[in-house]
Amino acid sequence: MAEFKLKDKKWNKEWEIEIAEEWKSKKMYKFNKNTKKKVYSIDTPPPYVNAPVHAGHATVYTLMDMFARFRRLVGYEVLFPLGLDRNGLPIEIAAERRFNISPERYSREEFIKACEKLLEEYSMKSAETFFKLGISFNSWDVGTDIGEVYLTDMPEYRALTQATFIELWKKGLVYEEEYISNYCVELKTTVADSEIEHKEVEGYLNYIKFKVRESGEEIVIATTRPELLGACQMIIFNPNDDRYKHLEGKHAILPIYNREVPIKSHPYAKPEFGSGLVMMCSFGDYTDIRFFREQNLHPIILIDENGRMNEKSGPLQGLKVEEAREKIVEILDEKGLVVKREKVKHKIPICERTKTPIEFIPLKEFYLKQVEFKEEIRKISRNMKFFSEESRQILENWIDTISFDWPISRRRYYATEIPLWYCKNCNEVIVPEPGRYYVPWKEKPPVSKCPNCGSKEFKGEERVFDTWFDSSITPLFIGGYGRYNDFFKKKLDEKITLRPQGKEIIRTWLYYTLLRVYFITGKEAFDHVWIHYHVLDEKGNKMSKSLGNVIDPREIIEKYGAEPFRLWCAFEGNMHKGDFRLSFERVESAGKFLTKLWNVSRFVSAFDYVDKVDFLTETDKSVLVKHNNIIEEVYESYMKYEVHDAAVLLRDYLWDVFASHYIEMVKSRAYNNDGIYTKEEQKSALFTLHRILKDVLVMLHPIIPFITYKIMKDVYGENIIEMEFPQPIDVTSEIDFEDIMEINSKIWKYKKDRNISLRDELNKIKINKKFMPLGRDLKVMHKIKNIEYRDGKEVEIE
RNA sequence: GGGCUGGUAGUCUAGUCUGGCUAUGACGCCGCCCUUACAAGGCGGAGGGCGCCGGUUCAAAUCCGGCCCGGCCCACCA
Repeated sequence: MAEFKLKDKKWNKEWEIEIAEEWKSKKMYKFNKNTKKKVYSIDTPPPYVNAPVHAGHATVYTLMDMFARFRRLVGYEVLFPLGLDRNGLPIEIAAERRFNISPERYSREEFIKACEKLLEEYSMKSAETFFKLGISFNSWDVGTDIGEVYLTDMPEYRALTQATFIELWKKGLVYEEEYISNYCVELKTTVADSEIEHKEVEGYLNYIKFKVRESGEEIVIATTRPELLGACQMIIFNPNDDRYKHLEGKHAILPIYNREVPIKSHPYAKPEFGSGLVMMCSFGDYTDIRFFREQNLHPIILIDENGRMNEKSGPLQGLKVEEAREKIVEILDEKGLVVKREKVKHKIPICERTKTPIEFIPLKEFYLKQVEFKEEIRKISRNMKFFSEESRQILENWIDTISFDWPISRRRYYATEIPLWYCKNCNEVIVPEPGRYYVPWKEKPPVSKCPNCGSKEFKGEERVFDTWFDSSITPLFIGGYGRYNDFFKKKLDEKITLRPQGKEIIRTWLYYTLLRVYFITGKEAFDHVWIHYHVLDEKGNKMSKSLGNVIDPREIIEKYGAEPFRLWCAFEGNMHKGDFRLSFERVESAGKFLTKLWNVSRFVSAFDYVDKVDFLTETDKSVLVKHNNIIEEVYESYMKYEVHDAAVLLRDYLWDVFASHYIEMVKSRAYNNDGIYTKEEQKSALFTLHRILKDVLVMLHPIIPFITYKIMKDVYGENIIEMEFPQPIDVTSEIDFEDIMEINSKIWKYKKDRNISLRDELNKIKINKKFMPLGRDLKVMHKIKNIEYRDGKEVEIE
């Protein structure tokens, strides 16, 4: 017996950073695009740069890292790039605050410079946490080669956004049209349906008196949006509402505005709500928009692009919408026209980002066709495998509800520009060739004179793209579409293997990506979609700053290291099936496994390494059969992204089978100090000890890469990153290792019950005769004087 | 209002599709033990009858019907 090859008594979390540095400096995970291996690729979600990585990110990236590391072990070349999202509103808002500037008061150029300055400051800060967690990204350097860190605002990325836009434009999939848009007053821009949330708010249902022109009678109308009174174009009641049938075809006079509008019956009016009479205005909500279209009514727009009432609103002009709502009630009340006000709760659409109520105003925007492709998207999405299958429903539900094309233009600044110019003379649209990054608002067009009229005066497009228009091409960018077309086509088959993402962005990131990529490649963007749930605090509440229950992953790494956190990620559950609850306590207890693994390895490391044997004892055969089963089950679990199942299997196997039973059973044989075993028998034990440890280390490596790397290196001098996932060993046994464990447990319990030390001798036990080949191991292990072998199943102890 | 989910000890969880041993495991709790890798360990114990009601069955967390509660998504109650 030699010395422990693991000198230290326990695992030290300080080693993690050294190891991470080593991996980084040796470029251990660099992607080789000329590889002969099959490629496994992951479309990692680019986190936004301006916030530190939160617990959710840390967890999700750690799980993705486990997927990546597993695939490397089973022979894939793994494409696992880090991307950073830097486009869009968050950076604009941060810049406005930091430098106290606004795009209205400063030039566009200066405003963008301010954004860039701030971005420089943020740089790669968020990557620091990923690095410490041991995430095996292909590269830590920003670049455009396959696998390098990409930024969504780098010229090459923006050029690809524009190039794909130009392709869509040429295919006739983009058009510009003035429609009623969802409009966020605060952002002063259109937002897509997918960016809208609904919020329940308290408001008033105002009952207002109108006069009927023909009869002079008073009618009462209930509304939550009285400020839109001036935009009313019709009053409706339910066809079955006997109270109002006599009004059909008559006209009502709008108070204040003194305009006549028709009264008609329409099934949309619910007799039981309010007074049963509804005023239809342009536009209080989606229903109104549909109704106006259906009835072919002419809309009157009262709200301007700043969210204020315009000149058509008469006495309300200049007021904000909410102010106008109060004001008009005051005016009506003075005239004695307000019957009553009821408090009501109702849901209103709000902007996902700013939480301000959405207004509906007509704007000219670019649209990408999607309504007519719903069925195709549904069809190709069925070629993808979802983990778990239940999340597919969220996508299908969303596709069901799409009723309008996607508005892709925005009136913002730090984003990808729409690459178009217009002839000032004849309005001809100038479309550049794809490939370069174009900035039309400050660059000259690619032509010197208009191909239509010959004019030399042009105007560059000032609008930019919706951020999702950028984000929805990540698989094309990381796959090298446009830059390495051969690789993208031949090696990737135009598809990325895995899209991992949160379920809350299924209707945006996933859906838009499928749509965009379908228009380019004609097929599904991914083979697998892994939809994850969320990380909550230990009581199951969402982490939020206001609740003060946010756990910063950096704190956890600082306190426990990356490995306990990674173990927690795996042990906590399968994230595609439910939420995770995070607490320091949970991480700490998950981390205990490291100590166990370290000690087991330390023990085994003391024995001479035997990597081949001609003879195996029955005990060893039995445990190796069990071992083969574990290899198979762990492999299957990893293949299904069920890292949790793999982790639990391995933990229980190492701890409760290998350490508690097998090691205890062969200790004496491995030492063989008294020479009661033959050399062959001893070698059989040494082989089995090393073989199981080595295989378990490899199987655990995706979950806990640092400690397994260190142990493999120190004990066996091998680089675990380059090893292969274990193969089953050619062995059979008549004895189920579970039965052996049962005998051991019975004997331990027997001694415990009688308060006998484990070292004390037992006179006699009776066991089934099939266990005869284990006799000596059992005798030595439990200090049994006599074993009687017989037919019965039970274990008897005397 | 619709859809999808889930409801098992103090907490989390397996089992439910394919009914059947005394309902799995973990954390925590309690008690005992330093057994030559490991007290960041080992051994043992207490604690639930599976959201509620009814049905099918020799037998139900498991199948059927209804209801209640939570989460997520969707939806035109002004």
